[in-house]
Amino acid sequence: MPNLLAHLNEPQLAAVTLPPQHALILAGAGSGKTRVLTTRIAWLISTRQLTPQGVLAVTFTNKAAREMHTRLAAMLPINTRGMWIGTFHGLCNRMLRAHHRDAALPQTFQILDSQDQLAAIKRLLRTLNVDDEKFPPRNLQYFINSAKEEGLRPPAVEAHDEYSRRCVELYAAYDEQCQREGVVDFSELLLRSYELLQRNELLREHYQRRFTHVLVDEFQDTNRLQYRWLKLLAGADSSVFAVGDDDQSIYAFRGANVGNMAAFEREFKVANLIKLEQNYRSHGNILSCANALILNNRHRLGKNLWTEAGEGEPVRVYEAMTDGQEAQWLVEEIRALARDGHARADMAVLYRSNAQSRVIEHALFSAGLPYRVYGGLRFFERAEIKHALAYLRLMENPNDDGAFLRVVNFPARGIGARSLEALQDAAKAANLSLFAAVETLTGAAAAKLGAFTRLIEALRSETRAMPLPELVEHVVARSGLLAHYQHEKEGQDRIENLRELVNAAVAFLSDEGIGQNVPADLGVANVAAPPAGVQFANVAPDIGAQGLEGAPADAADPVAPDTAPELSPLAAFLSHASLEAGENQAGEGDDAVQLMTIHSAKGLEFDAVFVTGLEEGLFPHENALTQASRFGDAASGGGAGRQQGAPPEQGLEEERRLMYVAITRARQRLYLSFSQTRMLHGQTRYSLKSRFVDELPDEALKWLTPRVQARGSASLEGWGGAWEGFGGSRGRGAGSGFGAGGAAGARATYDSGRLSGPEQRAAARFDRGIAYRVGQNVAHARFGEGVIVNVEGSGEDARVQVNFGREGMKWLALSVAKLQALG
DNA sequence: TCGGTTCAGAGTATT
DNA sequence: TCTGAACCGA
Repeated sequence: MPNLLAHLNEPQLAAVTLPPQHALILAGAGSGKTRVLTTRIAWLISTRQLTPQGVLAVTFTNKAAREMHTRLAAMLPINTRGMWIGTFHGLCNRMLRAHHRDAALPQTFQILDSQDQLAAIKRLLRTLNVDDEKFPPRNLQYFINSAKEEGLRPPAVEAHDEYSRRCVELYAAYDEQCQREGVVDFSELLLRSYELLQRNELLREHYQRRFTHVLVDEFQDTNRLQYRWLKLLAGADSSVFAVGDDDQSIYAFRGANVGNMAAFEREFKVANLIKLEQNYRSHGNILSCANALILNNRHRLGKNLWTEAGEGEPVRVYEAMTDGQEAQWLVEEIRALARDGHARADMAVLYRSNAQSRVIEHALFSAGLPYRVYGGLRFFERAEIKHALAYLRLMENPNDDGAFLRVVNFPARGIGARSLEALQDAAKAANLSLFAAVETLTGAAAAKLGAFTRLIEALRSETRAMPLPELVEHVVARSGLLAHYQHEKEGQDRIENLRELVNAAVAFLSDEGIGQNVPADLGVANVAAPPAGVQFANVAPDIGAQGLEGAPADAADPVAPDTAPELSPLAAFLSHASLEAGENQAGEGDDAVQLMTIHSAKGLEFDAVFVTGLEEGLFPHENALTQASRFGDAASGGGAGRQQGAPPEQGLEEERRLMYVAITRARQRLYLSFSQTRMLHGQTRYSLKSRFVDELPDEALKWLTPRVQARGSASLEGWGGAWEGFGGSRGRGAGSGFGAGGAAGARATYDSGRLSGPEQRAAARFDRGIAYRVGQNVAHARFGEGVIVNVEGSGEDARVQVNFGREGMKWLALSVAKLQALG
């Protein structure tokens, strides 16, 4: 244990060792948030306050979930497989597979990614003969997802005009279609799981008893439904440990609700608010820029980053005349850094929008500098992969009309639009899936369609005994996909990807369970047994190491999972493919400059960071300034919109937080650049420098180009001015007041309390039956409940250090203090 | 069924 | 300016 806690700073230690109470950890950028979260879990387990089964730890991305698994496995001698650590979607998937009957789903339900969902909506509109000009599929998709994320089923969506009433009808029709086909979209995973828990009291209580500790990463990014889901899962005896940073909330546009932080504090009566403000990433000048900038936001919980590292280098600012020149300057600077020994992979070029990467890529490419662009198509989103997956899905679930339509005529089998139309009519009339309706047809079309369904059935029987990778390989070949691409001129890459799919299957098998795709809930039995002698004090007796989920299924028991123990490897692989889109580009191994949007940079860090395009209208983006209208076009009518009536400054504040995120990515060197002109939408646009540049402290900046006076005057005046003589630098590169004192922050205090008078001595005898040990929960008359984090001395001199949460850390002499042992 | 033309739209994005 | 989607003709 001591080594677990070693090297934690005071607030970190306080957070990690909090007694089992709700807590909100305000974790600034680079403050060791993930470390605190994982160490907290490790500490609770190793002090026997918690078993691996009692943990529910939830993140947003697979990457973060993997990171948590890895770190935890490094700290504890346990197998983290089977633990409930994963993404919201991954965990909901797991719950729905385990209780699929209760959730009214087939065990092998397929998951629609956004692409699939959009295709399903388009298909729906076609079936219903709905004018897709009037009801653009994208808007409908947004409408449906927004409603689901508000927890609203069609009947609950308010519609006060004809248009929104129609949207609601289409929403209902879409849900029916999904149900018929046995498919579930991303928001449905959440909502279905939420409703399952809400409806089934026994199940809910089971999970509530089981998850004594609920830990949430990136809490500021949770949407309303996710928050409600957490509230349902946290029972009376659960402690919720939420870690987040309101200053890094940059996803309101996709439904994130920062308000959840304040709501959590209020609704859970959070007594422990701990701020992690010591930054281990960036030098002082960088942090002073971040701090000064974010101070301009009014709606904050409040936080100030500090570092023990020195001021470091000044933040460099560059003004270009054109976007092309800005890119050229980047190239020079990157070359210079590389000459100084910096790895290119440790440099990142950030921009507000993807379109900006063009110019930069062009310049890097011409200069022969290797680079890697984030974003774009990910592995499992590629067309050829989706085709292969469609075959596999159809084998698992013939009702999946989306998959059917995707590959029924790919590769071409002479099945044209007319045949399909006939098939769709027949299916609709008989209320059958397309696959099943094939049998009802007659004629020439029927023969070809029949050949297709027989192919699928043949694939199913041929591969029955095959291991997954072989199965995938077989299907890729037998379906004709491979041959199709072999005949295509530019099919080589696609063939390569299809081979890679086989490798993905191999990899999936080898680390199955590391992600959130453990079949059903049955990995629990694989969890290494806890150290001998561990009692499951905080865990309901029916959930020991074997776990309820490890027990044989019993349909009569409403809490028991109702699936057979194993989801087929194929079905598990398919959910993996939907839930984890995979890498977006090859070449990761190269020493390449990293190009990405600021959004994708969140959570990453680099030695040198270039934040480019700091221009009004671009960053802050004009759409964010004129906001409001953007939200709730389709959805507003239904009351399902996001951010309704958001005041205009909210858009600006989110942009500013984005800038804050950008700045705090840099470890040593930060460059800010902007251009007087920029090619945008085919037109040259004259830009003013971003207000964000003006919000930074002069003394932390070093101008690489002559600085133009007041805000806004940057643009045209400098234009044409021959200021080749660079190097006019203003910044003396120094701020003061960093590093040293500022450990403002954690509320916890660390006095060594000798609080009791001699008269209490008599009462101080501790129940000898229970030894004082680290992790022991105790109660104190004055300080309330706490947990022992340290024991020192013995006999009369024995002292214990107790973390009382809000009341802080105290050293208490056992001979004096009245302490009562708790469960 | 494919390939070329035309036209609209152009912010950020995970699952 | 560039891209992606839809559409039409061979």
